Amino acid sequence: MRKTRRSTIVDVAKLADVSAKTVSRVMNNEPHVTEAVKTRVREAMRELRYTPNVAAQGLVRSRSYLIGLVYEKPSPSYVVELQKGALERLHGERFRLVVLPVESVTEREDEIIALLRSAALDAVLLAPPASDNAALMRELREGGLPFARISPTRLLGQGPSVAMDDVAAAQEAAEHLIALGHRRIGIIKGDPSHAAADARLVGYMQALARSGIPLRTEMIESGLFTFESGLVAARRLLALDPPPTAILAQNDDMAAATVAAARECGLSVPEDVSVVGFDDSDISRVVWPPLTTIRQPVEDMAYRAMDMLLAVLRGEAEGGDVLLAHELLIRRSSGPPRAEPPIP
Amino acid sequence: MRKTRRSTIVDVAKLADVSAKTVSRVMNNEPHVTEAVKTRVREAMRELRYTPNVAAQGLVRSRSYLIGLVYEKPSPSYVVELQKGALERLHGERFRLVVLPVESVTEREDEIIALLRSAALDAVLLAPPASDNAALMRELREGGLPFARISPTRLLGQGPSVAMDDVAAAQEAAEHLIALGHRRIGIIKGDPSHAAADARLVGYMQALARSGIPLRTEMIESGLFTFESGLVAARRLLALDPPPTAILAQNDDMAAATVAAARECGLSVPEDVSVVGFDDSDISRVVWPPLTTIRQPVEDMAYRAMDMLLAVLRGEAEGGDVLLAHELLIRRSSGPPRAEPPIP
DNA sequence: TTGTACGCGTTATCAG
DNA sequence: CTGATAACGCGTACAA
Repeated sequence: MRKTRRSTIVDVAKLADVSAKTVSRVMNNEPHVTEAVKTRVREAMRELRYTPNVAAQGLVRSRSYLIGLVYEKPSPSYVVELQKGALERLHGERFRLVVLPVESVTEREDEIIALLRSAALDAVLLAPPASDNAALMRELREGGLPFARISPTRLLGQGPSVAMDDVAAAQEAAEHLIALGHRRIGIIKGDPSHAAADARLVGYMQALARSGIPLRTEMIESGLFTFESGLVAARRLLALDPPPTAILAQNDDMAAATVAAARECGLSVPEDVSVVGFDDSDISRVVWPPLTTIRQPVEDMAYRAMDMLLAVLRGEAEGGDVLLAHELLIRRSSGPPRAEPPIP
Repeated sequence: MRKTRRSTIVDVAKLADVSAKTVSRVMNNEPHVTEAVKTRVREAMRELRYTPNVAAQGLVRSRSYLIGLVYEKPSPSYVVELQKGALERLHGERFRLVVLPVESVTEREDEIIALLRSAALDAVLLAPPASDNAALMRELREGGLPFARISPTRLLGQGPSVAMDDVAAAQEAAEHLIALGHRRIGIIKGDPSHAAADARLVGYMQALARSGIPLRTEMIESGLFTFESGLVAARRLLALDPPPTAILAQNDDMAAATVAAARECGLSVPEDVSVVGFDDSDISRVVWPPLTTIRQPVEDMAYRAMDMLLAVLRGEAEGGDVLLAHELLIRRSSGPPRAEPPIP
């Protein structure tokens, strides 16, 4: 079975009895073409089922029409939302999305640079923690590869980025618990290589400080944004004496794990221990009770970031740092603490 | 800030004092090059930080080194595993993965064809339900675009594919419930546009038939593989009088929804109602109780399918239809039914 | 308004 | 073993 050779711009030109250049003009909607010629060319294109050869176009325009999405093994729901937003913006555009999950950005920056170079991308979207990597950014800039960042926490003012205020959001979450009457509030940090983990810790600490609640280091546990890591951390917190009456997990996966850990200990949520998550990912609605959480508009963020990236590719002015609003969603995993046993 | 022009094969040739063709030979590991020349060229490449221009290579070789992954808004965990498997196999290869989620394969096949044509792909991986679309397959074959299919249920023997035995798996799941003593077993079907939904229903019916349990149509509800749709379907089943003592959901998202619905009704799982899922996705371990489910090796399937696709691209023989093993994972969401009230 | 000549960076052909 | 030359398909510069 031979593949029949794909028809080229020359074939179309012959059939329409014009020059190749004219066909090119019609394709790219350039001016100075008679309407009659246009329609003739269009018909020829249709008849030959002509599709421009992207490689050839790319060669002359030095464009690949490929945009890379760099991320690092985060939770499935995060990746999916990220891709959804990016693809949504790309709909109808000529650009295609190449997914580039990397093992560890910090470990081998040069390897990633090589990957990006060889991938012949027109631009890249950087998700955390790549979005905070100075070396990577420098290399990209040197290589002349435009990029936009999602949820950066540092090095702002260096090109387009979209983020939310992690500090304020975490503070809000903690204040919600404090307002309910909690005083012993544990926190489970996320992957330390993600700067958001620090930002969210800061928000937690600010909330405590504002209410004059002393910070206790044993109330701070570290996880990796995964369910498993959350399970381990939550068990540790619940084994304290006295245990916290509320736990703030830095993402929903770990919050779900906290609920599971509580159940293991025979504690019920929110009666014995309140749980608050972060992200409003699918999992927050799937577990029981549904999680009080901070909605992080990941899809919108990806959409906006891609939008800014396309603007850069069109040669428009570089966008700045956009901040998107978050929202505290109060569901059923948080409530007032049990009344303290009266002090005799 | 001017971007410095990327160095080309000619620059390398000049520096190494050889012809461009020789550089090309070294790059592609062609024979007939002196070791001395080789090393000289390699050094020049390193010095100039040379990376071949993929567009130019693609133009002459008529290859884009792009592989598309076509899928249709399935559950996040499924997509992620799919991508993971495909990317895992692509690691170290020159090919890149372009994600192509489509709205509805059946609705506008021609649009999808156009999409694939314009995307300039070397090959495509078809996930359900695209993997069962005859028109799409015909077009791809006519266009000379190689493809491999994941979980096809029809049109086998038409090129590489990887699947599992959905009928047998569903039968096994149902038999597990029957063995526990259940007789009133409800089922929640998946999206009707996915052929797996029918296959799994057939397995369920076969299990009932084997045990002489009459099939009741009111025990069959339809969902769309989403949590929300599962919630609606489960509520319906649980509102029956008498309600089923066990429910088989055709994926884990809907099984999780069934657990939630049971809790709404004040029923506990598995004491009042057993729940069995399908896929062994993350969600099956995150909900409480963890779900008894069928492990579907999605990641392996994608890996294998990609492997077969690469073989085709290398010009090797087309692979056939591979069947991967499934496995019933018994966890805590299934157990024996409550003893029937004694018939006086 | 339309066409011609040339170049983009790489590889295949064929000669040396 | 190595190199000159001609493609690959399209867009740019310049003519006509």
